[in-house]
Amino acid sequence: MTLKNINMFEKNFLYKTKKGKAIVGDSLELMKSLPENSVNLVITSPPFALSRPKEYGNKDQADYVDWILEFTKEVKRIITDDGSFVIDLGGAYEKGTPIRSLYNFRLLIRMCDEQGWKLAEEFFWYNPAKLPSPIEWVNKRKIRAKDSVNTVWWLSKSDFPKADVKKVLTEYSDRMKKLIEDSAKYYTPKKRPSGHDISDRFGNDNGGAIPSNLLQIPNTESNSKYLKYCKDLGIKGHPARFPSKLPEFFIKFLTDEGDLVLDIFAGSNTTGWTAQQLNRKWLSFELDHQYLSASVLRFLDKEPFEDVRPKYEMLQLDKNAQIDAEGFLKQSVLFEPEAIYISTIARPKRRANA
DNA sequence: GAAACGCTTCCTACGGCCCA
DNA sequence: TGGGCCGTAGGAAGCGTTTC
Repeated sequence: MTLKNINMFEKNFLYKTKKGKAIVGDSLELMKSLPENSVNLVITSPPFALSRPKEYGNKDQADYVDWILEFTKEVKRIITDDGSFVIDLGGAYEKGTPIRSLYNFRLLIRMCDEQGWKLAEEFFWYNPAKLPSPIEWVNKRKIRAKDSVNTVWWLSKSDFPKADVKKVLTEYSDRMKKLIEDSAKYYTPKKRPSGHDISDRFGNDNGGAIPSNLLQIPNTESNSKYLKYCKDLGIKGHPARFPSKLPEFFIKFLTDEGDLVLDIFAGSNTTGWTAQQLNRKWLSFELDHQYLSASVLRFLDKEPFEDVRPKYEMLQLDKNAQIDAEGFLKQSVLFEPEAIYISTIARPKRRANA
C-alpha cells in the first residue's frame, strides 16, 4: 500500500530515491492526494510561532494555532489507525514581555479536544549546545534562564499506536553495568520505603536501558556533509535544521522497516534522509523549492565534482526539473554527469502565504 | 516655501556556550 | 574551529502633514 502512495507522486517530484520522493508544494494540498490510513508516521518540525520573523517564513503567534490546525486535521486523516504523529515545537515569548507563549500547549489541547487526537506521550528535546537566548531577556537583562528545550508531542489516533521501546534502548549507566555484573553486591531485592517492591529481576540484562522522554541531542553539525556540500557549491542551506538523531529515535521507535514516513515541513529533508538510512519508505513535502533542491546533497556520499554543478544549478533554477537522487549520486561519483535524469513535467503551484 | 513635526519602517547593537 | 540564535530598543531614513 505504501509503495503505491509513493508512486502517486510520479509526475511531480523534485528528486527521488528507491525508497522515497521529495516534492515541492503546499503540504495541505499534497496530503489531500494521499488516501486515508496510508502513512505510518508523520514527523515534522513546523515553522515556530516566533516573535521575530525568520527567513523560512514563520507565522504570527495570533494566527499560528489556527493555521497549523488545518494541517493536523489532514494528518489525522492520512495516518494509519495504529500510526503516530510527532511534532517538534520550540518555545517562544509573548511579544514585548518576558512571559512565555502558551502556543505549543494550546495547540496540543486543541488537537486533542477539537480533532480527537490522543497524547501518547510528551517528549522534551534538550539541546545542551543551544546558545543562550533570547538575547533580550537572557543575555542582556539576565532575568531568564536560557531556553534549551523543545516540546515534542507524540500523538496518535488510537490508544495503542504501534511502538516498541526495545528498538531504542540506550546504553546502561556505569552503575547499572556493575549491578548487572554482580547484582548481589550492589543491591538487595526488597520492598522500598516508597512502597515499590523491587525484585531480583532488577539485575536482568535487557540489552540496554529504557530511554526517558527527555531526549538529550546536541544540535551541532558544523562538520556535516550537508553544510559542507552547500558551502562547496555556494548554496544556501536551510537555516533551521533538526539533528537526524531526533527523527531517528521516533522512526525506530514507532515504525518497522518498509513503513512509510512523511515530513510535511521537510526543509532540508533530514527526515527523508534518516528514513532512507533506516530502510523505511519516505515522502517529504516542502514549499520552498530552493531548500528542497539543496537537500538532495544529503544523498551524496562523495564530494560533488565541479562537473555536477551546472546540472545541480539547473535543478535549483528550473522549477520544472526532476532528478533521480541515486542516479545523481552514482554519476557524481563516476564523473559522468550525462546520466543525470532531468525531465520537464509540471508540478503544483505554490501557495503564497505558507 | 522651508522648516518642524510625527509617524512608520528598516537596520543594527546588544550578548554568549557547547559540541563534533 | 565552525556553527547555531525562535527578541527588543533605539537611531536612521523616508515620507506626508502641519506650522510659521
